[in-house]
Amino acid sequence: MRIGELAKRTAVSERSLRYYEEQGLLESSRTAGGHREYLPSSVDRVIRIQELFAAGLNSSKIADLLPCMRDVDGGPAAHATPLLEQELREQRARLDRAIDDLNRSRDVLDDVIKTATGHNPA
Amino acid sequence: MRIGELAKRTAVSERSLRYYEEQGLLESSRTAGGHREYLPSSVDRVIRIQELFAAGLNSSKIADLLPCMRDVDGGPAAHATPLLEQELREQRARLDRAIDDLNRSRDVLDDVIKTATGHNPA
DNA sequence: GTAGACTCTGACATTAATGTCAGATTCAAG
DNA sequence: CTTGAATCTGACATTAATGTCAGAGTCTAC
Repeated sequence: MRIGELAKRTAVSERSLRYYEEQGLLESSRTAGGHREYLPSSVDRVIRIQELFAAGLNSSKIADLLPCMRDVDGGPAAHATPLLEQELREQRARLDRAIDDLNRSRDVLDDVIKTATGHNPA
Repeated sequence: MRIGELAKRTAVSERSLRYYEEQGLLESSRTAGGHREYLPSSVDRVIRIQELFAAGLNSSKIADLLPCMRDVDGGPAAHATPLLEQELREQRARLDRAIDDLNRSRDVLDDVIKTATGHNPA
């Protein structure tokens, strides 16, 4: 498929798709005239990339990480370097801290609602 | 305390503290001469803000979330305004959504760690 | 072939969070 | 007071990801 369709299917702008390619996150072949051509598996790949961005990784870490993922491209999954692994764990720890904090707030808020209304905060 | 001390205690730059204030995330009073003066509770507040930034939230989302959390951190408005039950439920829903998003990202990261490192992300 | 839709590259703009710097002002200790 | 440390505002810089636009080239359906 061409870039327009990939953009539509992933809800990611063409600009960003080109940027991902520039950053080594996404591959494409080219038509004789120079237009990008994507495999169907690119849809999943792009969605994966978006998820990792959303999880707080930057493109350089994602680039390091992608070769370690057994994607639909079937290639042998490489192994993360210790440094990358550590960075991933750190990011996960950051998420955990925020989640814990928000959960605590939620519990307190639940109590407030229970106390203030007398019934279940369903 | 003044901004220098708050910066030291939270390991957040003075520049960022002023920015947080500009974004409505942090309050301060002023001395006669215009210098910022912070309550001791600002330390926790700033640490919480940093936590949320580190988890990938932006200042506008944090601004949405903080009012849901000030009940917990004992901020100035904690008991001042008894909120409507509906407002409380809305705040809880906001927290829930944020927690869900972060949990999703955490799961993605967990999955990635498992795949890329081969062993348990403990 | 030709028209209209699509894509290309390259450049410049933008947003968010933060860094840095300059010149002016305030604070606190002697 | 004076002085050195701290702070103020405001401006400009930076990085990452993305937006936008222009001019040129490509693709495809007729």
